[in-house]
Amino acid sequence: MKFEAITIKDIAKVLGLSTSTVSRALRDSYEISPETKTKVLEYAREMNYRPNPIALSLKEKRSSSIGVLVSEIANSFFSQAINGIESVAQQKGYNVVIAQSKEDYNREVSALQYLASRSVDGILLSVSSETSNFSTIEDLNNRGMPIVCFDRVIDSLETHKVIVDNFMASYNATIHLIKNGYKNIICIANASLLSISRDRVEGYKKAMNEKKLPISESSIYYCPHGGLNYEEVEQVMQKIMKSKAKTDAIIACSDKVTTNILRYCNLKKIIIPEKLGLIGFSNLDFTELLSPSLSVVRQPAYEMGKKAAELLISMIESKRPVLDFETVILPAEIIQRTSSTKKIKLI
Amino acid sequence: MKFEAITIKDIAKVLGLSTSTVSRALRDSYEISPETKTKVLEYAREMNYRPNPIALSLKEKRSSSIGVLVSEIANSFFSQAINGIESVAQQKGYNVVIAQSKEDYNREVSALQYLASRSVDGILLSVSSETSNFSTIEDLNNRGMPIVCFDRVIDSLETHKVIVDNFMASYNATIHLIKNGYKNIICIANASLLSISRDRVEGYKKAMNEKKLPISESSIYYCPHGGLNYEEVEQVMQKIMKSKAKTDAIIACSDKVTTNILRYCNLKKIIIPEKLGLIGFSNLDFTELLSPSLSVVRQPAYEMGKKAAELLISMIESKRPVLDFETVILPAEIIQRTSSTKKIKLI
DNA sequence: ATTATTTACGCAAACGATGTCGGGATTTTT
DNA sequence: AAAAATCCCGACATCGTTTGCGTAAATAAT
Repeated sequence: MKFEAITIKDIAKVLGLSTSTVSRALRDSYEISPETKTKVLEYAREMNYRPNPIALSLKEKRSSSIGVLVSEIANSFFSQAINGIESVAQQKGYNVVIAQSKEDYNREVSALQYLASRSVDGILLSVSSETSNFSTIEDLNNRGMPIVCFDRVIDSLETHKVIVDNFMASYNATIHLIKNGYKNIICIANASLLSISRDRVEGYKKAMNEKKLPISESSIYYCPHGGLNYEEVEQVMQKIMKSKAKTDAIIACSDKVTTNILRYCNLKKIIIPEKLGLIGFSNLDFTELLSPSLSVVRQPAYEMGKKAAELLISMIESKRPVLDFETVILPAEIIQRTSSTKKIKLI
Repeated sequence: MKFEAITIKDIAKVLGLSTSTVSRALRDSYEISPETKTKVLEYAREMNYRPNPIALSLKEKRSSSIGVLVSEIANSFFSQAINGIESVAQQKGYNVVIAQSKEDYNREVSALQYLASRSVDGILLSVSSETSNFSTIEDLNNRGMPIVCFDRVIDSLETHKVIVDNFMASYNATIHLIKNGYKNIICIANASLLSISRDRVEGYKKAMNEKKLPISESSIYYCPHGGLNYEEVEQVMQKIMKSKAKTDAIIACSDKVTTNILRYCNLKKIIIPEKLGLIGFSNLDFTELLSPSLSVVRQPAYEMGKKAAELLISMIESKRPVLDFETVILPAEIIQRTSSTKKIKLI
């Protein structure tokens, strides 16, 4: 069953006019007499006429819609960012098409190609954790498709980027753990390919070095699938718990990793923060309601989405090629709660 | 700056052929000689040619995409449902366009109208909490737009529906509270207009009546905005706490209401489950990690999304008008945890 | 050698909306 | 009264793609 909407042709036929006249009447052109206008307008309203955006897209070579490609919409960070994107898009008259890669390179490529084939005027992208080959996206970029990267960016890509200061956020979070008396701190990051993983690990290293705390290869772990499944994090935690190094705190550098560590500790009765301190990146709305209440690095997801969408739309609407690219760096917020404050508990 | 993709015309010009020949060569028509085919295919691959889906949509009068309209994608239930929808859509070759109403009637109507103007072959809908006027959606339905309602359905709409057995879920949850020694149980629901609110409240009433427990008008509260903002829930809770009735348990009939009640109790140091028992509808992945671990009614969101998408696509692909409509009712799961088990704590 | 058939391709229309051009009818100007 | 200007409106092309139809050339059948 197909849905047949009313067209400008139908109106023209019924009213005994040409399609051009109907079109102009609807757009309130001065060339059309008031009587014809009212006739057309009334009939159109009665029949609930809406211009076919597909026909318009074909003609105008633009769709007034933007694509968002993220790894997983069920991730709080991304759903908040999408809210920010939508708020800007709506105000500027753009529709938002959302796609998710599920951290899968092939899904990412096919989503990109669908979006690129002119169904979308620009793309907001946060790459999947699997992606190491950027040829598709680079090719699109070279051919003039407006692209803005956010959160997980591609360094080599010449375009606007919106990120948080991952290095400082991670550095500060680590310093926070150290100040709370933890010494044997381990860093568990997302996939090693990601820009966010690299920057966050670097921040951790800097803090540890600065405070003269030892780190080795076994101080840093990566989750290739971004901790999307519990088992991935479980395996890492088991390795850590079985090793001789008496780990006393963890900094988790990704949303899903953070909560899955908490889940592991709850299941294994590892008492936080006494036996293990924990601070992690998370944009969940409920981190203070968790047991124990979770210390987190929180990203301004909504603002990041807004800023990224604004940059994208400015690119789309720019008359000439944009050559000067901006990297917007927003600060992340560190929220101290129970999970990382051993000292207070010990008093 | 606009993105210019390669067209069939470009290929035709370069290769000295007509567009029809190129088109047919690409579709591997028997009318084209093998040599021409390879020439076209090779050049197309080299130039990374993709057919313009917009032009195709215009011609075919279908877009191979479906629209999803929910109140809020940052809600776990909906993001899980969308994952289910996407899994089916991808497999069947449909793209998914997601829109959110934010529980706002006007945004719902405008999103519906955008989707309806042929940019989408069918719509999956969960209505906003504000909606009492269904004329837009009924009009679309009457004009043949395939629509499937899920979760928050419109009773009067003649179409497929996918829901959980809200009545039984709520009944069982209330019985569970009663069996755990709670007597003065209050029900806090989403907006009163919603089908889910009505059914869940009825289940609560049935259980209370069956167990000869008193209920009055002040036993049932509604949140017109679905508990989307904390203040709404806070006000309800304040009313309850200030009333003379010594409420000892609450059944929360909506995701956001549930977590916001927990937030309120944490802030006000109301000890759960001793001072107040709590069970609520929630599809959060972290309810067992909350403090206290939360007893919940969990809906099979992913399956609901899958089923709804399957029904929608079957409608879209049906050769003749679908007249027999199905209402799929899936069971919800009740997960008992600490927040509702006073007795166990008291032993 | 003539006719019939196949092969391999081009032309043009169609989808819905818009913009350019042109022209008939009415009104205004001289 | 003739010329010019104005007012309304229709025909046509266009966007990218598919498809029915037509046809020239090559091949096959007679």
